[in-house]
Amino acid sequence: MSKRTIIEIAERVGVSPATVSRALNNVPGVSPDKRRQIVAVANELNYHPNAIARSLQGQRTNTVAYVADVSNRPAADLLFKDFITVLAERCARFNLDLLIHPATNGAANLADLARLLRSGRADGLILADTRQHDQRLKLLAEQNLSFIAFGRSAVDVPYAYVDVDGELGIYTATRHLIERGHRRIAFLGMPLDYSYALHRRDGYLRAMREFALPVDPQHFTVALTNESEARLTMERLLALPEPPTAFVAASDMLAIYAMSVAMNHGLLAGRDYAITGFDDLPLAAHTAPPLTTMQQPFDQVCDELIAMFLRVLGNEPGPRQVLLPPQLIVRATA
Amino acid sequence: MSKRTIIEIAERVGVSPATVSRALNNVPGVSPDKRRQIVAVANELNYHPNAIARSLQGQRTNTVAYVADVSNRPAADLLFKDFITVLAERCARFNLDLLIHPATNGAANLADLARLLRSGRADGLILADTRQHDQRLKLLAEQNLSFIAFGRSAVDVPYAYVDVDGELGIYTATRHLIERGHRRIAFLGMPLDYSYALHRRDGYLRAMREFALPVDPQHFTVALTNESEARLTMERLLALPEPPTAFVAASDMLAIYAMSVAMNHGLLAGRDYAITGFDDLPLAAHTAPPLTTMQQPFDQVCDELIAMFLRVLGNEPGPRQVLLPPQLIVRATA
DNA sequence: TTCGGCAACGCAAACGTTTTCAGTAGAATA
DNA sequence: TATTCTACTGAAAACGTTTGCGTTGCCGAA
Repeated sequence: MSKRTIIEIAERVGVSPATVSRALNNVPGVSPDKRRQIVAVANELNYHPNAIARSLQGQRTNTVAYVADVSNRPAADLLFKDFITVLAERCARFNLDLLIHPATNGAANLADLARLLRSGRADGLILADTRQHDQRLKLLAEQNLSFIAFGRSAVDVPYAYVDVDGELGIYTATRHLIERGHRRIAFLGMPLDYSYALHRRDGYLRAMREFALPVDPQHFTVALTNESEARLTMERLLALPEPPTAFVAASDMLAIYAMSVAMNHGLLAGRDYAITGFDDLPLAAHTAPPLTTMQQPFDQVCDELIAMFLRVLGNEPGPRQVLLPPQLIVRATA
Repeated sequence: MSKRTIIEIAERVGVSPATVSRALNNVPGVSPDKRRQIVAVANELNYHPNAIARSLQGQRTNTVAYVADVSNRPAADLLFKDFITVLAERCARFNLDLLIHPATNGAANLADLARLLRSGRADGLILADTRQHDQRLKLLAEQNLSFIAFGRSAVDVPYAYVDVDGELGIYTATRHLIERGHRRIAFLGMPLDYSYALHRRDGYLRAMREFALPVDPQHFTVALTNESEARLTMERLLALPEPPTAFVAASDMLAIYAMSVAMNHGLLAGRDYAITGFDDLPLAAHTAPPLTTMQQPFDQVCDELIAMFLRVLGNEPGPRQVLLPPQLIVRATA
């Protein structure tokens, strides 16, 4: 159980640690046969370079910290698993380690983030679940720390981001309903402090305006945080003298809540009314009936996140804002 | 943009780096007023200790790597998000960083794990998604590396684990159905190379045996990997001359597939047949009708995982095998 | 006055790498 | 033969901490 350091290899082969380092890192300037010897001994000893020591010397940790909001938020992200594993897999491809850092938007946490970076444990951050007035973005930008955001924000500092175009997505969904002949279309929205909630709302408004459809205030809800509120709102909508014939839900979860309430009223989606979701949860294809929704392009998102992260870190040229379009998946509910 | 090292503080205050270190770490042997001065300067400089340097010197990284299987597996773990965020939050409580490491069960990956630990980037591993014959467990145990498993396995080496008692869970669910008067009860199982799949199957068998109910081979399926196969199997079960009156699904997702197929046949869960799930996905409460299921005690699991991880790392006494009972959540389907 | 003890502090090694610089040997050139 | 060049190699510094050990100065006791 010895330490398996570069020094041990050096002693065994009879060269200096410097030469071993060069040999193992494919740095030119070491004779072929010495290199072969060194590699052989390294394999024999099952040697792996100490990443910590390497980081300390090289000022690079090859680690990215993903900061996810663990506070209560709209139950939109069951897809987190898919997302985080895809992201981890992409990181591995670039020899990056992925650190998961829980975060709330609280003040204590702001210091936490700075500490995380200052401590040198990660080269930079990927900040998810951005809000409209996200203090974290501001703080990080002001302190000139390396980070990118997954999602946009309204703060007045420049920062790099990747985002899914929720405005376009909900616009597309709404338009899909309009083209199917619906006129009384309700919007089931989310609290607007989350940026994506705001954009999704805007997509609904744009589609309605474009087709000169009035936005009935009674059909327009934007604060469904949890299940009970969603159910209450849906009950209210269905009790209207002229209830909507279609619903644009800002997330699959909201759509599922709504369908559940409608089912209690004997209403079946796709037959008695239309509804669309957003996210394309793994479950969306298996609701009864299967849900028409906007699919988030998570593979692309992860690719872009990593690519942009590396650009920002290396101060390389290239886009600093990337917006990816979601895709309409037509199933049975609309 | 200077480096904010302990040395800079030392120079500013006019002491040696050693004293600064002691002062900041609350090590005795530094006079109260010097300590005060040092802390003041540290705050003023917004100093945070370099975790890398600290790790290198202390041989402790305070990092735990969570190894999750990213290969295709039964779509059981939408709950991953909840799980991983809870785990991250628990880690933070103990000042541990959480590293997510993607893994398949392939041979290339075995070396990968060893490298991860040898590289000193993490103090130890938490291995999830264990299989019956998990080569990773064997390799890690043989090489005497620090790790614990989330889930059990059949390998013949000792290792520490935390697991949810799936046998007890499915036993409880099956018994629940039996007590409601069902006799022809089908089991919708999963591929048996995953350990938890095996245990869940055993729970079904125990309950049936205990009540002297014959296990009809036609009612007993244990290889539903994906949606299409699940649907096919369900079609077959429903087409039997004497179809089951109740179904024990080994996961919520399987139950949802089954309910979807039954719905196509005009059959409503809770009215025309009974069904139970396992996991208690966030969605289980919102299926139509809401799903009776076994709830995984994830908060406890995370607590136990972290506690055990620290025990193993510190070679401290305490249990090395922890089995947590899931809880029956009775809703509308059974 | 001398000595022991204790608190406060600094020196320097150590953790395992990478990298700069200088040096050596041998070959090639003049 | 003397000189320059090239290819290879080693010594040592550096990355930012922590910590064992030695030193200093002070106080109280003998």
